Amino acid sequence: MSDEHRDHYYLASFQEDHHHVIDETGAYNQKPPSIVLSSTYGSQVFDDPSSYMSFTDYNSLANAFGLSPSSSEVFSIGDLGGGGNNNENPVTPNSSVSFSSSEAGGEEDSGKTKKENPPKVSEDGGQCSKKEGKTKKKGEKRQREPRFAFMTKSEVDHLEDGYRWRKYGQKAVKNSPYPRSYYKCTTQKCTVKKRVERSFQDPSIVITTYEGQHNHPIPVTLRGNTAAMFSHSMFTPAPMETTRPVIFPQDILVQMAPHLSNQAGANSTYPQILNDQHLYDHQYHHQVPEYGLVQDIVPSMFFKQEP
DNA sequence: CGACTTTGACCAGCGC
DNA sequence: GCGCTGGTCAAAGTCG
Repeated sequence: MSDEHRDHYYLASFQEDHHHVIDETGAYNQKPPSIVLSSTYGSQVFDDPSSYMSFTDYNSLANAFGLSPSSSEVFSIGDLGGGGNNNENPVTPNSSVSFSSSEAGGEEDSGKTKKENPPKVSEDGGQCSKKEGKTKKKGEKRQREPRFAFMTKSEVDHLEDGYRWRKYGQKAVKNSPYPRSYYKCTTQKCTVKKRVERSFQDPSIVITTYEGQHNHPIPVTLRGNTAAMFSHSMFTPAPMETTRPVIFPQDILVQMAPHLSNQAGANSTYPQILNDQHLYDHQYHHQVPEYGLVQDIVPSMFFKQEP
């Protein structure tokens, strides 16, 4: 936790004041969502991420949302979860979706966060009998993967994102009545993890933190046509005039940290479909009946539909 | 029976 | 050094 709080987060929130993306006729409202950018570094909150983020990072973030870094659509907020902000464009606690990211752990840890402790225990040393292999190798400092946190308004804790996850732990969260769940991607050799917890400030908000990057495509066995839909949305980006783009965590990972995504050929199978596209808002609260299945599976993520 | 969840225990890192 | 906390493991339980 202490590590995490020292991490350097990018945060973007989708404002909720432009919900009606799809009208009764199924046509899209072309108005893109406003995007709120802010970031935290350690306990500090930077209302203007560009003030400390590298140009590249900030551009990546802005570009991920089809914005220029100087766009008037970029606002700043003071805190995750709709905390205080003094901006003229206040972020309500109802912000639909947000995400934040942290840099890769190695870089983070060594430079900015904690003192670099040398390995403590020799790996063959202790009584590792039972718990050996539990935490990688003893004495081997845990390396932190790049992480991205989504804040999603949903009554479902574990949001379907197309991948298969296995829950491997759950812990009570300090100062929160809601537990945090830990998931791993079940695909072999994929080390991506995610944590899911509810905001104690707004219990309707689910905070999903992804760590690492998938090195494989989305499994095809996902509940009926959903897989097809996911793969369609992932692999066949259409012109933005006719199709709403879809955003998934992995897309954002690619977009947000392209400099991090060239490890181990990660994401080589994914086109970077968000370039020069706008993100459009998505529906919450199941307002569009024809999206029932999708919303059932992806309650508050982005999805698209052919017009 | 395999896949998945639950849950208590363990470990590492950090602050005091 | 000690205690707290987050993160992880793995056995047991559950489900389809």
